[in-house]
Amino acid sequence: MTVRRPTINDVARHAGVSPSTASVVFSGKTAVSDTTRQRVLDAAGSLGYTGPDPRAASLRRGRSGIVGVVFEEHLGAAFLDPVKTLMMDGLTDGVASLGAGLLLLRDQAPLGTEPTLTTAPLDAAVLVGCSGMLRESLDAVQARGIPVVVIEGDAGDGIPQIQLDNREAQRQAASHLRTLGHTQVALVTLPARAGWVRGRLAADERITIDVTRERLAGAREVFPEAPAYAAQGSSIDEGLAAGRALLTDPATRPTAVLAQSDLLAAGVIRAAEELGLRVPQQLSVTGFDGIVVDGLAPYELTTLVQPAAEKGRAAGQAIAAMLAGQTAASIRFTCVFRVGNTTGPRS
Amino acid sequence: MTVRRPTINDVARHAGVSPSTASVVFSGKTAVSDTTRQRVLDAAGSLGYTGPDPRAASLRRGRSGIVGVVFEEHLGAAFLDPVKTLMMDGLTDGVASLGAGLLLLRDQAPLGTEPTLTTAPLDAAVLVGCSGMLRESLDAVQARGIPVVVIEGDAGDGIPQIQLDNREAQRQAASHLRTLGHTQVALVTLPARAGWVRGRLAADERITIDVTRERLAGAREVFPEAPAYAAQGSSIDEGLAAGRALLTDPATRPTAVLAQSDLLAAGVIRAAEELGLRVPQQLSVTGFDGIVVDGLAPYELTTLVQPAAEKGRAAGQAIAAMLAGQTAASIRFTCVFRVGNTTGPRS
DNA sequence: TTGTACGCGTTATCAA
DNA sequence: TTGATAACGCGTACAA
Repeated sequence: MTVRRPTINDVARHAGVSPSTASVVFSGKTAVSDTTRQRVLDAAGSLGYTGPDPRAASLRRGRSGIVGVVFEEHLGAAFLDPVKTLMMDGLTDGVASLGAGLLLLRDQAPLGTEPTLTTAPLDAAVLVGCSGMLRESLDAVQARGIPVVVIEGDAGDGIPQIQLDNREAQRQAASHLRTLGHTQVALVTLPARAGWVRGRLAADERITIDVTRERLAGAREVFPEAPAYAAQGSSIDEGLAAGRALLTDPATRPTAVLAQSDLLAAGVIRAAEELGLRVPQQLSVTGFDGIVVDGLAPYELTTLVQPAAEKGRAAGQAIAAMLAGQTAASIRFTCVFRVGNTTGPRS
Repeated sequence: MTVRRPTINDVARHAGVSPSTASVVFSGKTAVSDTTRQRVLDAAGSLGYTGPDPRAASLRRGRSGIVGVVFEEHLGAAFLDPVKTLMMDGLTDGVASLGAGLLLLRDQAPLGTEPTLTTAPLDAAVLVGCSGMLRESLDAVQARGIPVVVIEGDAGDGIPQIQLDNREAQRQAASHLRTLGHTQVALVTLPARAGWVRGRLAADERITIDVTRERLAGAREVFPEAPAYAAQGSSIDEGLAAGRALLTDPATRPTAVLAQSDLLAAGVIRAAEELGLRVPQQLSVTGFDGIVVDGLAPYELTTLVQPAAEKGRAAGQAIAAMLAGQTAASIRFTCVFRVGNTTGPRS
């Protein structure tokens, strides 16, 4: 049989002090005489008491020290994206400084079980992504009256959001290319919608993924007529496919490609290599994100460095503010344009 | 001021039923007449009650629905490794069927108040990795009497472990190369120890990371004298560095390289390309893991496919069993050898 | 510096 | 099918 685990009461009795004194020994909220402390710790040791039960403590405190992170996709998919990984890193920091930990939650509740989002003891929640499924999660959390922050998603008013100047930033890269003399420019974008299959992007295509739409708009401010190819995700392989599609025919070959992510850009560069095109002499390529692309050396992408980790950290701070009863404002981060060795004057 | 959130007591009073009846309406544990249920739900609606407080429920139930995952590294680093990511995916699945979420925990207890293995409201814990720090974590969890599962680590008896036939599997790849006629073989391994700096591996080097040691032993069964180069981590760039070190000098150049991970193998291939060596005509390369390496096409690695997601799922199931009071057994998974186009007969 | 008393919000048990 | 009761284990005013 399971022996009942000792409680702080048992410890106190064993040590000959009151429960509150014992409690204080563990929490450190009040000064306790050394002799008393020692007695309590000894008692705890001999009883095998390992500290306050977190469940009871969180009920009493009204705080669990847990922040939920909701992803709309499989975790594997989420972490394939280096930007999200960095963001998680920052988020970990951000909530740690708040004394909380991260609970990974998946949006799509498996059938048969209750959605953990509504049953987990959360102090706050962070939603990552931008699709419609997020909507339900948002409602669920809001119904519980828990502070929510949305990263890169379109939540309604009143919800702090962490955003990026996608359009502005992309416009900057486009201007850079124009300054270099490029006029034949092609775009490689992220997926237009969930479930998108890679292919040319029609001018009137409905684009439901915010990031894609915004960055595209930025590029189009400078190159309104540039042909666009939307990848199926953000990866080198996708960029390679896009690059082949855009670069193979010499007749329609652009002199520069604006990719919406560094991974896509890396793939485009590979495609160029395949075709014997030299970068940046014969083809300029820009990326977006400013991550370190594994295996891309010696190229150094001309790209827009986004403060990925900062985004996560900011989300943590927003949560801290909300938990403190203040209202947190949305934050809009700015990318920094970095010139590498993948862009050059039109030849 | 914050209006006190309504409790199930308020709802019950409002609906004119007892708290326990109201509770049952939400939990569904017992049959309730339709009229009563409706009355309760109506009351909840008009009061803005959105369901039981998870904190109180978890105190009462003795379950929090939270499983801790402990990594020995920086959390960000954990997700840089595609194998771990896949494993997490499986783990998410595994615990989801249990209605639980994953709480990210780091091994090194930081100063702050962030939740730790000893202070978080965990139902169970999964330890990932293999270093010595794990030892402490293990003690901490065991002291709390919480079910533990260890993935790829060496825990003592009585603790369910999820393992891989690393040695056997690697021996298989080595045999494959020998069968193809290779005798000049070099090894590229994972780090020998935490904090390892890339470089040649001396014959008597102390290797504390289990995975590295086991796979190395498997390779050495077939090629006892093969020179080994230990990378600093598992990435393409590390493989590239290792590849350069091993392949540059034609005098000592091997005809085949056994890498301990797919990413390392991909890097070795890049190094070969750099040096103008054709794979597999002039150099055979094998990997380990069986992941999809982005950007490696058209190469298809000869590698050992490990059931990464399965490992996570198995851990989840083991936890479910232990929470149900049963004892879970350790599981040893087997890799599947897959021949790709990166190995060929010795030229 | 220590002790008393109570409530945090829920749910399992059992009797009606 | 419903209700009364009693924990679950802790933290914290407040008093001593």
